[in-house]
Amino acid sequence: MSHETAPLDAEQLGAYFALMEVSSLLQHAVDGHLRADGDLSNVQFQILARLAEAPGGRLRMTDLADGLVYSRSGLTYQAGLLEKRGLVTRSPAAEDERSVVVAVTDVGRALVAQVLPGHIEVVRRLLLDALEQRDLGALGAILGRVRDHMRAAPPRSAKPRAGRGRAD
Amino acid sequence: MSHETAPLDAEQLGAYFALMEVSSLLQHAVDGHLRADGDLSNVQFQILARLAEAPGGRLRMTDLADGLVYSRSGLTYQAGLLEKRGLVTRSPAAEDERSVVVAVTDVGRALVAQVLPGHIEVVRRLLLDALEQRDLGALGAILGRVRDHMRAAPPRSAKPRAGRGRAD
DNA sequence: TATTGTTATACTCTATAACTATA
DNA sequence: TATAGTTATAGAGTATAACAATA
Repeated sequence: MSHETAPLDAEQLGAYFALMEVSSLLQHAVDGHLRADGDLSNVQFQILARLAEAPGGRLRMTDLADGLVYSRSGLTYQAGLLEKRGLVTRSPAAEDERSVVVAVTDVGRALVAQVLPGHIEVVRRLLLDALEQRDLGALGAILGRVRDHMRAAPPRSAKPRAGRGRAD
Repeated sequence: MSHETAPLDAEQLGAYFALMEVSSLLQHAVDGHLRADGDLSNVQFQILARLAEAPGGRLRMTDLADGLVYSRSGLTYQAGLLEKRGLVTRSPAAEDERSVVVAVTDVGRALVAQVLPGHIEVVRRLLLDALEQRDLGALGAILGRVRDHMRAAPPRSAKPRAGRGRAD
């Protein structure tokens, strides 16, 4: 059909491969340190970090799930683990009895604070130290545009929830 | 202690977060298409793609594992899955009886060819379409430098294999 | 009826350690 | 002894579908 999908040229391939390799290595390193410093998976850290940043340290499950890519059941699972460790609490929302509000505890905040320096150090050592000031600005600007583009263009199967159009 | 790890400034955070979000979204989209188009995980696709590019379509397990980040057992597992599907073969190496040579089959090559257009389309739609020509070059150049930096700086626990220096 | 969240389940992936065989 | 690879095992994480409760 009209889609030729011509092969990518060298420059395109280079940017794509470099992006994936860099992010993969960085992710891997960060994962290792989160696990070592705080026995946290990346997702768990992200949940805690988002809560710590949120006003009042609290968010509804749905808002949390929207921020991450996560499935709802996956989030329930992770929230359960965090709750067991006393890092978050879950309670029904006042305004809407269906909703559950997740809140970071002081212990959770402390763990984030404990883990953050190592996290930052890894990012600095692996990523930031390789960037001159000019590169840093350029990288952020370019990737920011890409991110906006991606967010605007749902990847063709964005919300399986309420799937009212299955061409089956 | 002596590690100050001052917080990252806005520009640094921006670049870091943008990098991780962009790569995560891209990875997710690519994964979905590989699964849908060829029932392949990302790792499996990478294995096949590397083999398809290698001279003779063959590589030793070790060389394959070095390219990916993978543990050896993980690679054995994935290679086993690919072998079951007839996408690769495994046979002892002629020169070194300890080694195993993995080779793509014609079926494997066909599958790569079948999957590649969709893969490219995703990358194009999500990443490349957001980049002007100038940005593309800049992104590739910057990330290339970062990659070189990362490769040069082993992440502090690079090769658990033959660990002859454990400061334990 | 639509939305929010949980549960049950099943599966994929990954890593570790023990093991075999060859150099 | 060191290297190449496999196996057994065990655990973490994820998604799907069925479910209960509220709006």
